[in-house]
Amino acid sequence: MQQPNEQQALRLAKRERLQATGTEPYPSRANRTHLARDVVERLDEMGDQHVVLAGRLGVPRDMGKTVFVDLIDGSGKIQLLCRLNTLGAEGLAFLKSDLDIGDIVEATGMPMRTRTGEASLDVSQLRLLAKALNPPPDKWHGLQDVETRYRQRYVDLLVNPGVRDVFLRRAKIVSAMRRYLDNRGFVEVETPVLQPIYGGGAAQAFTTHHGALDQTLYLRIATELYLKRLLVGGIERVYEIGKDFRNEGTSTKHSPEFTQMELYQSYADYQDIMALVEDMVCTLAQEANGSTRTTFRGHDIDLTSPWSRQPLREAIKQVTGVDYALHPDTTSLAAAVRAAGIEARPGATRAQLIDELLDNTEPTLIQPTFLTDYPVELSPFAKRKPTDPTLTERFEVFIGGIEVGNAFTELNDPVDQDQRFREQAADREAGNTDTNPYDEDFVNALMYGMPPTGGLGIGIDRLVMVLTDSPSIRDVILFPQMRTRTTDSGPANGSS
RNA sequence: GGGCCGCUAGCUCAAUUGGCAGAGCAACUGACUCUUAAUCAGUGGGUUGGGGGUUCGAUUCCCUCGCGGCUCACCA
Repeated sequence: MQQPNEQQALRLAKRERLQATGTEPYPSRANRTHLARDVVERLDEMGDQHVVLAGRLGVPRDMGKTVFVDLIDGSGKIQLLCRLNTLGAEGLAFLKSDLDIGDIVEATGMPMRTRTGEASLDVSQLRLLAKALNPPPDKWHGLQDVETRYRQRYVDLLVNPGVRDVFLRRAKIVSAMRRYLDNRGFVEVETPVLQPIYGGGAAQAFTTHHGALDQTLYLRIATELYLKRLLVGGIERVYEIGKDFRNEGTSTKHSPEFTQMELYQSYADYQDIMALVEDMVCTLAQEANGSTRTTFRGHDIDLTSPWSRQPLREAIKQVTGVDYALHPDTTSLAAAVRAAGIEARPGATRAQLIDELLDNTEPTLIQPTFLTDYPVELSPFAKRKPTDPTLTERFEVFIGGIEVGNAFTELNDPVDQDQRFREQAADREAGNTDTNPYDEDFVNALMYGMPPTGGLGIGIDRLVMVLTDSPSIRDVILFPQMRTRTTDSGPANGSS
């Protein structure tokens, strides 16, 4: 504890006074019999029975010999009516002089209605359950400071009701997703977070070290390669919900650790997966929000299937005016991109240029949209289209102008996979650090035969953003990653 | 990493051209037995993110460091 401020010192003094007079400020047991909401809703059928409630004290309205104060618990809140006649002089004095806003208490009393008709508890006994030493923030402005909201989420949850709702809905979305997949025969598994070779995406990994093994390990950037090994092993439908880690910049859409659901369905292709995504997201929205319509960043979004399906090429052409298929060579494409008023870095590859075009297209994809048929150079793990080997059987799904999922018919030819790893290795030699290292064991697994498979990755955080109308990914992550605060950074002019 | 913006009492926010750092809530003292943003009277509370500079004088101007937000870049 730092040097206590004025308000903390006052509360500490109360705590000590209570202890000195034999009142334990942090007793072990509570005797709660009812939730606040139950009493409020069923007041008229409860009759004359004493109930015991427990929760946090709100702002008191002190009338002298009567004090009104809200009691807030996990179910809602109820007004406590604390009057001299019922509570007694000692109890009332205890409330006024020893209890503070934010204290956690137990209130025993008779449910009743005040003259204004408000459901209340006529309190006959008050007991302290936990003394709060910090006062809660402003009673009606709540906590606004974004940095404190993220760093001290417990305070944010305490005083900003919408925040709790977002995380409750997040929990509903995830549990509904599990139920949805379990019901369809998918098996949930857990694969390693610490990996000797990371793969399954183009991203920078976090590096760590195992002491006993004296070995470098990486935090996974995807679950893909382990899940596909399970398909080889005969688990035909498999999924994992878990954290992936990418050592890259943050933004309102990017967090260094984020939650992804990856699933793989044997004997299915990307068309089957598309149907699954539509249906699953509708189900999740229905269960979490009670509706398949939602609002995100001021846009009304209708999640009802079927969703729009459009080849990547068409979508990009429509928005940017550039038809990349007409520019098979990098120079000509770069010129076309620049002509469309979009920045094209010198030395950018064709894949990067198309990516740049997609970045400009993405914000326009408000209603749920599948973009399909990605060029093979953008999709190292996807199977080629039989009708056009320059394209892959792949789609990405966009809702509210952000990408929430990526799927394809999985590459299961070990020779082709070997080839693509070798190309990436060559790329790596050339200095591109975002490529996947060669995973010999994975190729070995494919050599035993992996069924034709449709695979999917859903960014849970982003999906929750859309379904809860949260503008930033940090708003759907309970404890977003923040730079550690050094309490004493020393003289600033002395350091580098 | 670049650009822009921000950091003032426990919380939410003010402060004129560079001229005594303020309000509401919270806190403290008192009054009030049906209030619900209770009301009324009074009181205390500040290293203005840290450090340095310019100046008679800095919340304000300059430099620097820290933290955050947005954005661009990187990246799914």
